Amino acid sequence: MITESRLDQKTKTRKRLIDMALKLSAVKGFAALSLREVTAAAEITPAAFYRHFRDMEDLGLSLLDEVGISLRRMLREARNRVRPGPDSVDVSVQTFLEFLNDNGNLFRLLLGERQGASSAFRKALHIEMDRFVGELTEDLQKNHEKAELPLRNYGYAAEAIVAVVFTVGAEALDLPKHKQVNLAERLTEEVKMILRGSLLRTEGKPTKKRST
Amino acid sequence: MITESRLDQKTKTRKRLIDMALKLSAVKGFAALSLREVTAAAEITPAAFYRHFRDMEDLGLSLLDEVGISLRRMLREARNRVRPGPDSVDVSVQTFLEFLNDNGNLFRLLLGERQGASSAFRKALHIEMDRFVGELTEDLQKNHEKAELPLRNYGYAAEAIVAVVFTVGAEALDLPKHKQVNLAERLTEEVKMILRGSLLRTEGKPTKKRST
DNA sequence: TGTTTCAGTATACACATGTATACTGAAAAG
DNA sequence: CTTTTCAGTATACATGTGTATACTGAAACA
Repeated sequence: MITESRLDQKTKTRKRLIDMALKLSAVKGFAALSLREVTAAAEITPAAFYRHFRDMEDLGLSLLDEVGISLRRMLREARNRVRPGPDSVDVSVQTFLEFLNDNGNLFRLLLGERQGASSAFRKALHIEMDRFVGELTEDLQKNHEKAELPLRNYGYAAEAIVAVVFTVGAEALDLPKHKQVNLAERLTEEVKMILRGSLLRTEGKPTKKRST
Repeated sequence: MITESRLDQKTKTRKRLIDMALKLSAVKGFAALSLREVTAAAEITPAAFYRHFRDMEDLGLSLLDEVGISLRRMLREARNRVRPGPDSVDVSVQTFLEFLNDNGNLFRLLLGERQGASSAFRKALHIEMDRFVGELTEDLQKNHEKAELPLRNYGYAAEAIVAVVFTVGAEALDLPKHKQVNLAERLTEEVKMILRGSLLRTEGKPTKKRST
């Protein structure tokens, strides 16, 4: 009853398409990637492309799914590794950089297509990022609940951290691995700085406007 | 003796090319932009393109120059407007968002081509961003010199702030103006948070661990 | 004035693109 | 063993692409 071999082959080809698209888009950007290039790299005929995706945008969205899955895997891994404590930031940053090196192309896609892509694309991307921020917010809250800060603080901190992490990540992608050490330190410092800032109560500056 | 009219015309066409490229690249990304599209939008023949640029990459670099010039203009303006004080962040953020709305396309280019473009492109982009961070670092230093922090702190803070500002900026671009109010507040809070964090002395030894 | 310069045009070409159509051949189903 | 299904092929076509070549006509110049 095990019906596999054929569907299996298709899945494999699909994966090849996705992998190649990822690889190629890292070089020249997904937007500037043609259907024929992808099929050529995956070693199938252009027309066969349509057995798997409606068009390039469809492929792109599948690519984003891949990104999401990988990101969540990374998060889970990081959560397992990192126990709350003085070194949590160091460990997290290290985990992140490892992920970055293993999944450079996924990451490039995430950063590169934030602008420029279709709106469906951007939307999917935002959802992915928001989920990321959300989970980080939760973690921060759990690790610092004794501080009893207003909820928003954790959210702000999470957003700022994600912004910094991704920005530095983009830079790291252009660097050989041995030159990333500085970045790691810088990133760690900046994250700690943000955390420090978030854990401070805002001094009473009750202006007429809302200002925390 | 005033020899203008001809050179003038050329300059005008060049500007039209640049403007159109900027406009179109906002929609579909610069990488996915063809020479013919640009010339069509600028209402000249494809071949005439070569009177102005060697190729699309050349145009792209000129575009980046535009971005740099505008960014620096914004910075100068912000400097004039903002006097050190409790509200400096609010004013800066507001200035930034105004700039964002006036120069959405420049900004899109800056964000969109961070990945994906040619390496010459990325390099030019990094230089532009670094200059931005550099000037912000200086400003921070000047405004907080009494704090007498290690120099690095200002750099870190500047980098983190730029990362956050640009990330939020990217989001703001997708929003109608009246929905940007929340973002403005969020951005202000996050920047203040970073500043607070940076102005704290790191406890203990500077080299080894031991922090939050 | 006549001559030169040169931004922009007209045309053409070889090539890449997305997609439609009919096909093949092997695995799956009966 | 025969039939059906369907991933992938072969071929074709209209359209878009970058670029080369010869040109035009008006401004610049002398």
